[in-house]
Amino acid sequence: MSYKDKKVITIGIVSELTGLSERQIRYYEERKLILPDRTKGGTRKFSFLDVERLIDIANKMEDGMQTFEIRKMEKEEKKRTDRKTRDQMIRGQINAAFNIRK
Amino acid sequence: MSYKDKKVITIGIVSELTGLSERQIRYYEERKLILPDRTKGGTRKFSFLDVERLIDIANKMEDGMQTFEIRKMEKEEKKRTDRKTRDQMIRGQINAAFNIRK
DNA sequence: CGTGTAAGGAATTCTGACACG
DNA sequence: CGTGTAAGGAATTCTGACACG
Repeated sequence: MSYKDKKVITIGIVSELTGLSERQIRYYEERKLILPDRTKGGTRKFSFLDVERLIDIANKMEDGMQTFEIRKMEKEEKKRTDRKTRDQMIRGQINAAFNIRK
Repeated sequence: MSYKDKKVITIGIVSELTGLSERQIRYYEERKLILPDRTKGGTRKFSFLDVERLIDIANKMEDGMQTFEIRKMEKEEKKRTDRKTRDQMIRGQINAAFNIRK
């Protein structure tokens, strides 16, 4: 949707933006912590959101967390976010039905 | 500042995003219509703003405009924008001085 | 488990030039 | 003027493996 989610950044740039080595970035992909796109030739393409995630991952790794724990944590965060979004949509429906302004 | 201005996209991706050939993009740079950054190795890096500019340029070229005309037009637009920004800042100062809410 | 590294190859990008118009 | 293309080389990225721990 927005620029933040467009997968357009190659790994070298991502490495610079995050301070992580290319090796680390590829490993985190292997562990399913990030899911870059690929060009036809096979070159990885990342989004700014991926870059943010990687910085977050880097912090968690520094705190001694392991990749599988980080993966779990991210999934739970997503659940929470989805739940919130759903609630807000329902509230929106209700407000619309009663023609209420917030 | 924002993601829109970060120079992180290589020419192949820009080509896909804009529909322009790499040749065209390099030529527009030569004519100073865009100013990508470079990696240490010399590879060009573009921003999303550059991509937007290129799409705009492509439209103007289709309309038969020449590169030097486009360059001029962009400069004038920038002037107009800067003038507007300046006016708004001055208004901001005045409002602050008189403690006025808009 | 997480990361560095050397290895060999493939994809990507670069420049300068010639061509056409 | 604007753009395509073939040419040769350089920078970038890729994978699978070995190493250490």
